[in-house]
Amino acid sequence: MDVAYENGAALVRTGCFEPRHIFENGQAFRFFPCGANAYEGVAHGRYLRVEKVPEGARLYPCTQQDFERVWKRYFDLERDYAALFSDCGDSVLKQGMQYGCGLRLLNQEPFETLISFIVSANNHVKRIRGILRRICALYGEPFSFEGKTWHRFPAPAILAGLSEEALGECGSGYRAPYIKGAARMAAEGFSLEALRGMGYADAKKELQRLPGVGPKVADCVLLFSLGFYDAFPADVWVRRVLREQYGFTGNDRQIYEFARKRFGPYAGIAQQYLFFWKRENSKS
DNA sequence: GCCCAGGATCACC
DNA sequence: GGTGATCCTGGG
Repeated sequence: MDVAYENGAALVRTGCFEPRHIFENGQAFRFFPCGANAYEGVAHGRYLRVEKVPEGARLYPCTQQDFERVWKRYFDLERDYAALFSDCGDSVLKQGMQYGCGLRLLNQEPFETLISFIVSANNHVKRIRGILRRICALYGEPFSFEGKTWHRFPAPAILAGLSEEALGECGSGYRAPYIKGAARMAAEGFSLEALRGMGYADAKKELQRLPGVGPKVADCVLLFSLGFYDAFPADVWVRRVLREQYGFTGNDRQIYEFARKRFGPYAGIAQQYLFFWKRENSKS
């Protein structure tokens, strides 16, 4: 991976970068298409436009300092995805990796990820996007970039201070008290960052102390924001893949064990590619 | 108008 | 320890 800077943008030379695969696979909900092969949105408190170009990816605006401090890690650009499972001998996974080529796992802000996946419970991507958009538009700090107004994700204390009615009006439904409760715990000292130093099992157990956080949501937060690449979020789609492609019929508790044994320490990355493949091939 | 998809929680065994 | 009813709402 090598990077050139021009006209306020970073040009990242990489063969593995497909904006649609990155932003349409249910890991992030606040980036939207803007033209061919491009997405724009707010992450880590800044606006970013991401475009696929012949050399790889173009990030704008992005100085060398922005890249080194924020976006390199956000897009997990130092990892060679093509090499991850190249000698695993699993034809299903290999096919999935090929199909989803260019999908990268984002390193998102832990609190935004936590709230996003509490909202995701028993919910669909389209509605999740709408709920988060309204929450940010109403309660996130606004800033302007090139004449347009954008919103940062609200801080824990802001969401903790809202009424359940106010959160309900954003469309969160019965999840409103979960959002408020989890935000309050985060505001009052529950440290998501501190989970980085724990083992997977302890970190997951700790996360599940938060209201609205069960096994699936905990795995999503660990995988999408805290660098636990062995976390294996077991949603209905991945369960379908495991059943149909691997003949796995175990219960929820056995899924993680199966995934870890089958896919290794990067099981979570395998999960994303299998999920993407299954979703894309189930659209009617 | 009806029914479905989608995880966490709670009551219950 | 596991099972099943319930929660909300956009979209078919």
